[in-house]
Amino acid sequence: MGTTRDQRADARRNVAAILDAAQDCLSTDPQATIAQIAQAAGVGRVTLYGHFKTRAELIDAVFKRVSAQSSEILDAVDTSGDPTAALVRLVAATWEVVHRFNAIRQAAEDELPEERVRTHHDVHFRRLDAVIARGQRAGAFRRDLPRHWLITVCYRLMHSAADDYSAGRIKRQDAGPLIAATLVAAFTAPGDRVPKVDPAAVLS
Amino acid sequence: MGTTRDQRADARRNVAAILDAAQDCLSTDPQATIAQIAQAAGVGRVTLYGHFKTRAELIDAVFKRVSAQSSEILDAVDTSGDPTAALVRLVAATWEVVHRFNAIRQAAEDELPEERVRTHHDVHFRRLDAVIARGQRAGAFRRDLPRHWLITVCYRLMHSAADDYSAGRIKRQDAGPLIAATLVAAFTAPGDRVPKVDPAAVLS
DNA sequence: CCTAACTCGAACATCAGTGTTCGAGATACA
DNA sequence: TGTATCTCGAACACTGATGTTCGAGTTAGG
Repeated sequence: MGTTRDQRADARRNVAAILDAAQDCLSTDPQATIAQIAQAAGVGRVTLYGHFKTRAELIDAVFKRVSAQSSEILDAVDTSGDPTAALVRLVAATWEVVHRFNAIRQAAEDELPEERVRTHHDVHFRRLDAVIARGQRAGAFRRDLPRHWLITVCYRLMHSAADDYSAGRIKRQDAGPLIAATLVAAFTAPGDRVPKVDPAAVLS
Repeated sequence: MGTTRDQRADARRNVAAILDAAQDCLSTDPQATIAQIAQAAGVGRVTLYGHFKTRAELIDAVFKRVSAQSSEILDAVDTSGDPTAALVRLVAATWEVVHRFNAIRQAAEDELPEERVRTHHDVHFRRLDAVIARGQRAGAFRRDLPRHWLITVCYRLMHSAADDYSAGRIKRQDAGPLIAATLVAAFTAPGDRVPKVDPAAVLS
């Protein structure tokens, strides 16, 4: 499929331009048209179809790329040490990923088989699950609510921040602290005191 | 536009059937087709177009209807007394509305002018805002985060619960308490103790 | 029972997007 | 410089949706 050998240099350059343009367009509008993407890539529609047989194939390629970038960011997070601090670090990094790639995930969900996107998502999902589980065992996070709900809450708040950011309601650098402060409180057990979040830990 | 006089009884019955069917179909799939809706209403497509000139007009009618139902539910909520209890009551009612009408709001957003849906939404928005503001003044809710963020968090958590419910991950009667417990904690100021939520107050 | 109001299927126009075909022209690269 | 590779616009087929038109048939209700 993606064999690069025997491809001429200009062809390879075009493929790259198309992928760049696709990522760019789809980040703005998950429903971006093939025509729009081709134009943004400075390439004819026919040329695009020469490299990607269908819209789904193109989106899959973009998704693959974005998945790699996501993993790179998230693999770098230190999830050891104090659970609250670990959560805050992980959440800050995850927000970065969500806010950058949310629209593309949307496109992938519209176009690709459900399983394709879920598989990739699950990796990051499990990492968060592990941190929360550890925090629960350590008594740092509440145990009165199902863990999958806590995870849902995490992701939702990040999507909230992403939306609020693109709507201009919050500033980029405020998002991390905002999410962290909210989550840490939300994860505190009834009767316990809400810990104060160290802003320095958030501003990575 | 919606003059009912001079309309024959069977015509009125059909309009009602169409609205019912539309609300039903759109609740499942916000992109439901006119053809699907007509069929669900037991009516020909042409008949439907006889009553609603365009898809937008139909969706607007459904939206209007649903708005009235929402207001009815939310106007009944007692938002006086202890702010935490008031929040919990309001949130329980709002969840009911969100989970019932979320898909239709989606359809309205896709098809109607943005301002049309925002106007209606703002009414309920302000009610929540007032409760939170009162809670902040009373020292029950944190003041270290912008209020519009707290409101965002409210709505997001309700959407989370709605999704988790339709995905079968949580039970209907669990949703209210789940949201309430999470929100009350999320709204607690750092350094304060998270109050325990009375489950009886939630199960309305 | 008569008529105006209503229903409804079939067929058509339109539109926007996807994907294909053709053929002429440009370009990498050996 | 020669050729296989690639580009690219124009034109086309297809799909699925919205919305319209026609004309024949049905029904409410005075």
